[in-house]
Amino acid sequence: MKNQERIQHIAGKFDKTKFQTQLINWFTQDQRILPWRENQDPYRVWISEIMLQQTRVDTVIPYFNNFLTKFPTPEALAEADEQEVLKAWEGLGYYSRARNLQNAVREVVEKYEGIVPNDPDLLGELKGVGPYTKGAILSIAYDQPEPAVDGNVMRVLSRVLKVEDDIAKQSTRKLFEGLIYHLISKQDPSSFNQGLMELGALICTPKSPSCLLCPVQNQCRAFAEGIETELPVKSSKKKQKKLPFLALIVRNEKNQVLIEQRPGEGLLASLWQYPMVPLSDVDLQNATRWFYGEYGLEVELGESISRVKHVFSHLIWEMEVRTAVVNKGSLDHERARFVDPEQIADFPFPVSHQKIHTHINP
DNA sequence: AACGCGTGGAC
DNA sequence: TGTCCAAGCGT
Repeated sequence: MKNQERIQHIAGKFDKTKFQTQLINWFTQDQRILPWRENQDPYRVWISEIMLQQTRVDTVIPYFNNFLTKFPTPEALAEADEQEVLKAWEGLGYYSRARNLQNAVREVVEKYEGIVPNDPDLLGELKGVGPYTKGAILSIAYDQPEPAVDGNVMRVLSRVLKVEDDIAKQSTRKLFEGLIYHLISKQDPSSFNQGLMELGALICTPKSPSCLLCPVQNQCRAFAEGIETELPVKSSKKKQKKLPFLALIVRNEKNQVLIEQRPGEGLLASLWQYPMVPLSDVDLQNATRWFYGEYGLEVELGESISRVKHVFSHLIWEMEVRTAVVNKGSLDHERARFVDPEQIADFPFPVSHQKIHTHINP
């Protein structure tokens, strides 16, 4: 096996026993107190791992507490309405995480009596549980010596072992998984995995790592050569495409406001928003005509309220927000409806449209 | 394999 | 302001 040879080459002369001891002792001493570390409940570990995907600890904490209050058990989450789950996820981003999580929890309740599987293959079949999350649940909740390789782990090990592979490539993650199988503590795989991540979060940070405080400094090849800020190697992503929109706050004669639900798949799936005219396809002169074609309503545009910019990971919405009133016609749109202004807060909205709420004066 | 998928914080 | 990022996954 090619990868096995590389693993021997990289970690062959590395003192893994010493590394395990230093890492685990440091983690035991210096780990943060976090809500999902109160116990080893697999359900809580699972929720926390999904929420923490691409998301900072400080952001997750209040969402985690609220989520566990609303859905304390797998059964509670399985029985909940999907819109209620999305509302609890509102603002966290990557909303398919929430839908996949609920689908997977429903599967666990139906097939496994609500017990999160401790079998790697069964666990990995669940929606939203990829290689990282699977290893995290197995090691943290079930004390199994499985790798949980995230961005922290790749950064830390790139430096400690001086691995110069591009961590943006999937094949690199597999190399690190192989290295973890070799390095992991069979005695305490949970503290080992969490220790690597905690070290990446607190000490071995991307920009200016605190090497002087690092518990494994004397083992770190990058530090020894003074190249810790050169690692890891990561190819850059391309920049976002800008899309202009006209977002409309449309009121009818009863002073209700028009909102619509986005499609069930894709960007911001199943969330709600104010109607938007895509100015990349329609010029401003034709906006009302386009609107009539789309919604069956003749509207008169009012004043321009504000501009809202929304930056996604892969694109940017630049929205001009304007008021509008209905002149005539009847609403003809599958996923749109008029609601009283005070009802709007009951629907899950993306952040960009939460910002628009604040411009509505009752 | 590369791309679609959110958001807010740090510098 | 721009850039990069933070406990990834699905397709």
